[in-house]
Amino acid sequence: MDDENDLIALRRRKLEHLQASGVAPFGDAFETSGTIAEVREKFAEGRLLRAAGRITAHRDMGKSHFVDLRDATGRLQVYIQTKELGKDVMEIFALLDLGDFIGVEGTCFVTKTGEPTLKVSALQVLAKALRPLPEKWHGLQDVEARYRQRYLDLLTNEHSRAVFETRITILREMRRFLEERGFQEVETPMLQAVPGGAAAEPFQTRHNALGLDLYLRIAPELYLKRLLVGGFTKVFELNRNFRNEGISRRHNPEFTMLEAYWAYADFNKMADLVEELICHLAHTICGSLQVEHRDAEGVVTRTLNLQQPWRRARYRDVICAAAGADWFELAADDRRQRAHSLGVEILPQLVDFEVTQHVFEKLVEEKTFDPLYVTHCPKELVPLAKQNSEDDALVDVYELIINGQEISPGYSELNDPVTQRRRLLEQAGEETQKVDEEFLLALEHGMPPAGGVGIGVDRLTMLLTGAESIRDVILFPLLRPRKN
RNA sequence: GGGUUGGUAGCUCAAUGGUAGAGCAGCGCCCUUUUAAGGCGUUGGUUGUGGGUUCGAGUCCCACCCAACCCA
Repeated sequence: MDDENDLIALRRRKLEHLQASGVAPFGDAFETSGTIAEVREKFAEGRLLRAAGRITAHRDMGKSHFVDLRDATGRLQVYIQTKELGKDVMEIFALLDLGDFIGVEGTCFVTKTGEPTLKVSALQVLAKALRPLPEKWHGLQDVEARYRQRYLDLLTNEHSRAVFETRITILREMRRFLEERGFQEVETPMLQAVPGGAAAEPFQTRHNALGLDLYLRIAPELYLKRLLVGGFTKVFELNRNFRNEGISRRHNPEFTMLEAYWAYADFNKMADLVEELICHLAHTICGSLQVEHRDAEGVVTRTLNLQQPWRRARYRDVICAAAGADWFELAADDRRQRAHSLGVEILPQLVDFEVTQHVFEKLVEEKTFDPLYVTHCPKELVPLAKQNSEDDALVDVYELIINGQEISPGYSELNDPVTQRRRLLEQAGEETQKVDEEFLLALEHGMPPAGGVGIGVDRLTMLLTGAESIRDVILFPLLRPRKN
């Protein structure tokens, strides 16, 4: 960016003046008494403390000044007095702007309005900002700028920072929760020769030295199962998947997924685990199992009730409740017609089970806000899951829906290599998975029965923070590059 | 990919087709306990880009760019 205006030009001149005065405008390390929050905790009248941060406000009283210093942990007022600092330092101070980083040493005192303040006795310039920050009161409102220049959003919008701190907490608590239960975190390839474990369009890339076409993974599933073959009994991976699909309020091409596998367990056990995990997160983050979503004015727009036990219902039953008890008795063409009359648009290329699945997405998923485990789905939907022992048209899986979105699938994993091969080859419809021969080879060496889950971390963060868009829970969502 | 809405000063926002404005920030002056400090004064614009209509376009028309929302 080469746009230059008066504000920037002036700051550049101040920078040169600092250099001319022998001050390094981009200073070295500065010993502090801690973060600003920690300095506030150590605050005691008369005590000498050191703090560093960005100047975010300046109240000029003539011979004295009040300056707000900020970091991610809070705000601290410091008091700058000509009498205390002398003319030379005040000349340096005059070259500072909002947005600059400084470090100060000062004595704690409380102003007559009750504000804990450091009376500055020494001041060091740590970094000059050449561009002004967004306005203090409204913050950065422009949605596009908030995504492209997230640092400004984080700096000026308290709520945005809080959302990302919640995300950090979610990741940390997920790891802690699983590790406490004996799960081990592993890392499996993101560059894969056969993109498996899900039905999605991959991103393609190339390894030059091997002359090899590779894909960014769409799921880690097939590698995690290889670890079950290799003797691990409880593993999880918490990292990025990549899917080359459109961008929407609920989709970003790279997104974060937790996958966990538990040998000798099944989908029911996994559902219990996920239920416990999400309730733990809600407790930790919201302090309650009633999760409130609010609009910009703070008015509650929705309350999710995560009170246990969560409802569990069969796929067949929720479809019948939404689309008519006779849904599965209809002829395939009549099902299409019924879907239309229920306001669900069906593209002609969809095969029969996809028609039902589409109705499920529109009439069940998008309308379900409190947690619902939908179980016993048709086997076509989930080629990597084990068939039900009483009805082999169904698979032993759940699909967890909260907040109108799929949050987590869980399976009893298919460990029969012969059936697995057949199921992968039998796939029909729009979305199909690739056949990974190396995975099938691993299965032939024996994989214990196991339960597996995935949890969409971005969507989970949305539901726990009330974010309306996935872009509000991803620090740097994918945008088209800006042209000059 | 289609539809709708939007893009104006560093930021937040105004402006019937008729001189592009305010608040904050900035700059200058005053003020030694302020906190959205205050008072007086003041600078700042290729109105997303490119065409067109018009005596005259931020405003109307066309194309394009970027974004948000909805749909596929």
